[in-house]
Amino acid sequence: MSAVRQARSAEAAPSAGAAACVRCTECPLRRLELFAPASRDELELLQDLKLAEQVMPAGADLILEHADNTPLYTLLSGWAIRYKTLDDGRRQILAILMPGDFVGLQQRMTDAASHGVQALTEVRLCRFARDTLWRLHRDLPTLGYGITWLSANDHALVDDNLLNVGRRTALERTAALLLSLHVRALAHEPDGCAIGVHYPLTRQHVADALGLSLVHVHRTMRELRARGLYELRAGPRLLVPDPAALAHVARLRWPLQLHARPLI
Amino acid sequence: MSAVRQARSAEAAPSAGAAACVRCTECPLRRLELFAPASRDELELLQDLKLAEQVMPAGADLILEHADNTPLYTLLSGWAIRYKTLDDGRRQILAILMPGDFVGLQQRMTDAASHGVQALTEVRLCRFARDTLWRLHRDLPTLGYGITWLSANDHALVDDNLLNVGRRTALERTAALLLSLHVRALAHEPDGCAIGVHYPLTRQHVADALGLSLVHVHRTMRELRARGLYELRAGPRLLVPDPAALAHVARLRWPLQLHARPLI
DNA sequence: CGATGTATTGACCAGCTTCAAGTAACGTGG
DNA sequence: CCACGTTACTTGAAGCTGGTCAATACATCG
Repeated sequence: MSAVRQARSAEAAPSAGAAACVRCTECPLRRLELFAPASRDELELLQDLKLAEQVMPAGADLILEHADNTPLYTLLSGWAIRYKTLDDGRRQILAILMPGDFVGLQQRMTDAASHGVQALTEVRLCRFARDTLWRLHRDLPTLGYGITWLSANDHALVDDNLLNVGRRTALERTAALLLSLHVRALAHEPDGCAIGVHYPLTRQHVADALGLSLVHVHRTMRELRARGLYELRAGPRLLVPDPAALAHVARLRWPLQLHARPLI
Repeated sequence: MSAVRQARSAEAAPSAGAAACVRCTECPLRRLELFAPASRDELELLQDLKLAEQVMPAGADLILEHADNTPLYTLLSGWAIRYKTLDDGRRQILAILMPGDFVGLQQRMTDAASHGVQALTEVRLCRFARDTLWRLHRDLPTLGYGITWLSANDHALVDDNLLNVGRRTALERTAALLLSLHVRALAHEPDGCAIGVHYPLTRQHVADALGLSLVHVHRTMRELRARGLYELRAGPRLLVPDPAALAHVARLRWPLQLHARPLI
């Protein structure tokens, strides 16, 4: 009953509100193959550390660049971007975050956030206490190890991105980005192969992720579309009819493999 | 005595040999301010996990791209690069590794190494057992936390690099790289401000780190040198007379701050 | 002394950016 | 229901940053 009332209030004020708080054992994300099963101990500790669930609208700043005392979240639903900006406004998107991604890890280690995080869509977040990182390590080493795993995984994604931006042509970069989004989103949307996956990016986002200008992104995406390598459907949804072909253009090994990952 | 004999044999065959094995408590790196003090427990566990010390010559591959079962090292002395290549040979340097950096973290988490690591100079390495990462987390949470710290720190460096390559001009990028090398190396070479710091990179390395062509790196570095922003002395050593000026060209906040870090 | 790897420079060119302008889609308020 | 502002998308033209090609100089090393 109480849960129902909370859900109502979240509906009424979705802009910053606390939402219905799902128990970790019931977390719908855990049903996905993408996430490794968690032990009872782990679930109990996480439940204990979880402060609240929170909903924020598209465009909201989850973490402001250079802020300190930033919060610690797990993204439960929706997409977000991690980015850095130069003082004259040039922006580089470092990573595109999807459900299950841990937000705020990098900042905890230094005084001020070295990057900002912004919601691309409405997001649902699992909020954690400040000292969570340390308590995780201290109380349950498997979860501490999980944090390291997530950090390393994120690291590898940024590495890929750096190779993209530094050494691939505009066409290759764009193909690589679309393919990577397709593959990652597929883990959350089983029928994405047929009807396409959720695609909340603007051309400007793509440009900022790839280190290109908006205008050139348009030309490049037109070329890829003309070759039949992707389609944008209503929603908008991204459809990749032949991932292997896109991988070939991107000069990417195929298949890309995702590993079962901890959910924290 | 035995230590002396071991040292001799390392001198005789520096190409792959096991070197004199210094006790962790005596590790000269720990004397530097850069590294946070370690407890007796931590030192004992590390000593226990340390398999051997190893010396490899400049140019040696510490980790081969796409290899599996890669080793786990801490870099004790010398510099190395972490890189990825495209199948047609284009190479992107992801990070430049200096003493105290942990090598092989990212790979442990997946089957195959997602990147290669190559020695820039002769390197001395502290080699660890395969299961070290897990044992660290399990047996001493402070060290597990330290691993997470190192991973996050490395992550932040790659983020910086991505911003560089994606959004800065050639001149800004080059200035940012030189400044970052200067600052990081200074932590190991106290008199580097006066006589310059160790600089084992070729123009090709700089090009591969910045996503530029060799020729253009030359033009850019000539420009920076002409402006008196850096000098290359015999050694070769990199001298940065006015770091703040270099930071200004790079559009980088100054001063850059390094945080006391765990040494594992 | 040739062989190799690195540094250096010029000439030319192309991939990408910038500038400019117009269109389409959507929400808001009158 | 329409006028309007806003945001995203689209396209063309011109120009610059940075890449490619080619040649020379220089150093180190067996």
